[in-house]
Amino acid sequence: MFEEKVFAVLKKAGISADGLEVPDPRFGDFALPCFQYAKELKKAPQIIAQEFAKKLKPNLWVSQIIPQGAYVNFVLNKKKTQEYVLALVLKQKEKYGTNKSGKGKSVMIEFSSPNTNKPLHLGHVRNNVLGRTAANLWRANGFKVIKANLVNDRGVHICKAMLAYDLWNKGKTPESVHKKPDHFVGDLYVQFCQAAEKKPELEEQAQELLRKWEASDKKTLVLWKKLRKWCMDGFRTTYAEMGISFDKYYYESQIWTGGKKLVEQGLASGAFVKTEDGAVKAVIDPLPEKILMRNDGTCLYITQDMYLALLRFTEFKLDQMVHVVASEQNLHFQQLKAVLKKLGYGWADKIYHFSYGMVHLPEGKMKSRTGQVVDADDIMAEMKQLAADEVKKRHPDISEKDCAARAHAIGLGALTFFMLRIDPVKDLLYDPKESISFEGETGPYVQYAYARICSILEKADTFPKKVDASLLIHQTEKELLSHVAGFPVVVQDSCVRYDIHTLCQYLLKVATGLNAWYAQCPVLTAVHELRDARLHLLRAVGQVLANGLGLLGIEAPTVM
RNA sequence: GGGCCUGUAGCUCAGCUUGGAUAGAGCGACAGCCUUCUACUGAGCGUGUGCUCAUAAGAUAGCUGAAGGUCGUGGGUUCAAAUCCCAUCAGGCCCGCCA
Repeated sequence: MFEEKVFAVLKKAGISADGLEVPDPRFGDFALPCFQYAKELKKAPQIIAQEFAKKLKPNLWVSQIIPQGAYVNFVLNKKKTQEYVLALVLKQKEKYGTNKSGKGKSVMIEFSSPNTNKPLHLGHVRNNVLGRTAANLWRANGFKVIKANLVNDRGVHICKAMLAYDLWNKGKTPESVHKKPDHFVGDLYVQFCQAAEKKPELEEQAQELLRKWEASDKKTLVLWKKLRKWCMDGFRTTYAEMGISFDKYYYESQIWTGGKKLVEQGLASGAFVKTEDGAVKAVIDPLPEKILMRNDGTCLYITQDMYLALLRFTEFKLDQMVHVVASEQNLHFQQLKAVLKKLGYGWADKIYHFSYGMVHLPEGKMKSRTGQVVDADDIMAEMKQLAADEVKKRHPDISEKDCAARAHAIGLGALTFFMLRIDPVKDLLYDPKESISFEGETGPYVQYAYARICSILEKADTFPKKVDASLLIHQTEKELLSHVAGFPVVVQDSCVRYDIHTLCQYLLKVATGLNAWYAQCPVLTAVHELRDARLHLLRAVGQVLANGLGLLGIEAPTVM
């Protein structure tokens, strides 16, 4: 926010610099390392720093310029900057932190992408929260965002659940067995897999059913639609619980044959070649070559993705297409981009695979097939229960309704924050107990900081219009203010670099800063002007926490 | 066999893109603090279930302090390497006419 002020000072003295560092606050607000000039000027960086410091003139914004070793440190005018930041936050409110850099551009974020043969699991939770936050961040940076969900509703795995229904569960419905509908279908799938281990011929039957589906066999389609609806109904409930929504749904059943023309086109132009046995492949050195169409002329997963990409880029004129998909598909997306480029589509470069690692539990790995997955609905219920226990411990007389609302905010907040706070590229160890803790680097810790602020503001009763920000001279409140000032940069960086976890780290820093300040600087009992200034600071910090949590898709309860 | 990713304190993680001032957090364990907002107890007021004051001991959703490190290992580049390059070890993922 204030970097330009320092640049202005440098420019006036005729010193060119590419960038400044943000040093330890003890040294100053910005630092210019002088190593870079040593070669050119043929002097030791320490001496250069001394000379620079003499040449540079402080101004209204930059109050001190101090050489220190090989660095020139700049100290900003606290009164000026603090006043500016406070006023800005209180004026922009929920818009504070956003910018318009993406104005007129649009981006599609595809995430979640469930299969209609089983409920969402823990991995989907990570996917969902990453996708949602990515969408929020792009929007905060001024982009038009389209949240898309690609539903995988066709394929042999779907037929397996259908077969299990037909063979052993005819006539049953989710209602009749009191199950959430997607769980009902998931159980069918597990039942099939277990049976197929003993009777391998079942696999062949599933293939046969898939052929019937592909031939649009009436009875098969009726069954398929029934199971598909159950799954989608179940997903809707889960999404509602998580607070996830989409602007656009794509169904594989509707697009899976669409890529055929693209393959033929590429074959004609020489981009693709035929294999000996009549299939079509793309040679995309240095990546492994990729088969695009079977020798019977049917399409594959990648063919469908090619078609879908074309569909999207023509319909929406996208400036960026983000796929939130697990890291196991890294190669697939590399190949997809390479193949599209081979077809001459320049926009292939705008496809970004937002890859993320697996989620483990302390107890060990989760593996599907046997049904040993951690279910999304179950984990959310567990988190809410843990949160409810904590709430009741502290407010024994709370009403069930209030308790449920708080438990939802805290439990889901804990889950979400824990998943977002780690670099997406890394595998993640999810520990429910640790995540719900009010201490440490957790969602509840941040939420709690916000609740404390609300409590104080509530008690303050009045809110002053004008304040003297220069009264905020305590070390902790100066640091807090500089955190507040840093929010817009964090919003920008975590978006362009897909570093959602840096936003989490930032919010933790703000919450910690708030608590440290809170312990040392009383607000309500401070004398008039100081109290007023601190109330403003409090509201500004609260705004930043609320905005930040909002980006993460986490509720900011006013009481906990 | 080949490709991609990860390896930083007992545990969970930042920092690596763009090399720079003593390698940062959190949990845990250790030692303290309690101030106004969190919690306990008491007194007074109120009776719009809250407010004010005080609090020995103890607690903690808060705070402070100290402890804890061959940055997987070995080499190289550089004035300077957790960061860049090479090799190597360990773990994960991928390499299908599956999705």
